[in-house]
Amino acid sequence: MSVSEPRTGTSGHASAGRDGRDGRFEPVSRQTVSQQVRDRLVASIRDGDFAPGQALPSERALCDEFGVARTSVREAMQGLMSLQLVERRGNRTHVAEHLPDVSVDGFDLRKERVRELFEVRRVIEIPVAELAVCRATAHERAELTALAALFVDTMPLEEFRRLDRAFHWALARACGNRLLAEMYQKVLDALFQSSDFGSLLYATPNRKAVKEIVASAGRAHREIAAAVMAGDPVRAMEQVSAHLQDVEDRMVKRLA
Amino acid sequence: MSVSEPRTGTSGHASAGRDGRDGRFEPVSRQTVSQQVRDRLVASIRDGDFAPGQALPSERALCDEFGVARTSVREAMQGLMSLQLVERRGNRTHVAEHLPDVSVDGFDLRKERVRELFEVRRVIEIPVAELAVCRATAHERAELTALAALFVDTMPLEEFRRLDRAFHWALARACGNRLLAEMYQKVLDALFQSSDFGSLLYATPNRKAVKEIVASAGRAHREIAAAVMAGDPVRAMEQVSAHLQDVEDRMVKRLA
DNA sequence: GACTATGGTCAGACCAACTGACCACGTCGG
DNA sequence: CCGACGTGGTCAGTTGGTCTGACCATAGTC
Repeated sequence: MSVSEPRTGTSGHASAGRDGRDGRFEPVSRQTVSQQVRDRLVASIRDGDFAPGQALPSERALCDEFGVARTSVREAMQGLMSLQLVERRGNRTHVAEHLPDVSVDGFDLRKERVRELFEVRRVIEIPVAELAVCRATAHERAELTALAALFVDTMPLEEFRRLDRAFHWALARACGNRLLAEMYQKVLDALFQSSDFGSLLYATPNRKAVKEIVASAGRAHREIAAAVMAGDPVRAMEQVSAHLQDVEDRMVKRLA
Repeated sequence: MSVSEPRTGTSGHASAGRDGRDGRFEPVSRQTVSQQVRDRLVASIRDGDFAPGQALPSERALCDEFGVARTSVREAMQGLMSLQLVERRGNRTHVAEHLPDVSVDGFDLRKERVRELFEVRRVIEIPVAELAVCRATAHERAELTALAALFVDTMPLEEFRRLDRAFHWALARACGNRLLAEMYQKVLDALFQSSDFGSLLYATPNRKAVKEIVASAGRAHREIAAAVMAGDPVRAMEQVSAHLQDVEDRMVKRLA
């Protein structure tokens, strides 16, 4: 297999003996450039930055963006192809139409993880909303409202995902605490990169359920933005809490 | 200069043109092995894992622990010496007695950062305490109590720092949510690695103030452990909140 | 004084990554 | 229809980070 994570750990030498005897230091992590590029591309595709079927930028363009040589981009691309996330079509590389579900985890494990994820979201996002109500600049409030207004019940899934992330990130930025926003983005990354969340949308079989999700989330976002605009922290917290509960319920139901 | 962060970013080639035109992808990060080792050692020293004046493990021992060659450890060590964090004494390498204050930030910036840091701690740590009260296993409760009991008003600063971290980490682990604990540890890392926190203890001029900090924090930890043991979430949250406020006040006062 | 462990230094090898070029093949406009 | 252009595919050569294994000088120990 050319995909089996060639030399990530010790490159065959230090593994001979035992690692550090007592547990003072862990061995340093080693990630090749191509592995980094591959991971970032995987994340981008799972995030929906590139829709299924969409053409990726050319390898040379990606070299510019990542600041790496083409050999590295190509190695990463090989990885994506073996994961069946992308495919060559004629002269271009396209995102696969049907993103394979990479989650091989057990059921309970995944359900448990979703539960944990949303617990963390509640812990962080509700205070974030409260702070945002109190501290957001006029410009940030306007941005949130504008973003919320962009949600349309009939919008394509593609655009919904982009907007969804943009909205939550804008909320995080508006809380006036860079560190907190950073922390929060880490949580969101974990969510958006999870295949479960992606499949909640892309793999949901009937279109009606997807439309329902889009409509419900759009409504919730508008409510949150309104609360921020109105300067009502309690209402904002309630709306966020309800929104999170709604999304979590849908995800758990899908996994059940 | 051998210390000027040689080739971290683009290695001199891609920087010729502009980076990725639109902001789709950031250039990948590049960290050499020696840089990783250096950063980990710096963190360890700032964390107080090695006290000022204490001898470091031998270079060969560090090779084992980090799983790297001695050349890499030596490069890292050169960095530490230029930072004046360590010094050679005879045949051994010792942590410098007087850790230099690397913070070159402005005053307001640092104060603002402390404020943000503790805001995040409050957001995360209070719910963590609540969850820990509700979910901790008997073993975890016992561990917390045992840890808290180890705090003695007259304990050496060195040991206090270790115990302090151990206690808060144990609390995080007891909350029954791996993701949340992970998140929380990130915040703690940011705190313990900040030179301001280190200097709060090591640089505090008179011994009386340090003793007061140790005593106060020890008391707070015992109170928190008692609340967890008693299964009283409200009291636990109050105690944590008070403890955080106390530490933040001391840090801000020092910076003022 | 011999032994041992440590820091200091070096030469050789390996490999990831970059560079720059070339080719074959689609696509698109003239 | 044909040629220019952009794409993916491939390659040889170079650079730089890292590992290996050896050697030396010196400080501490028995």
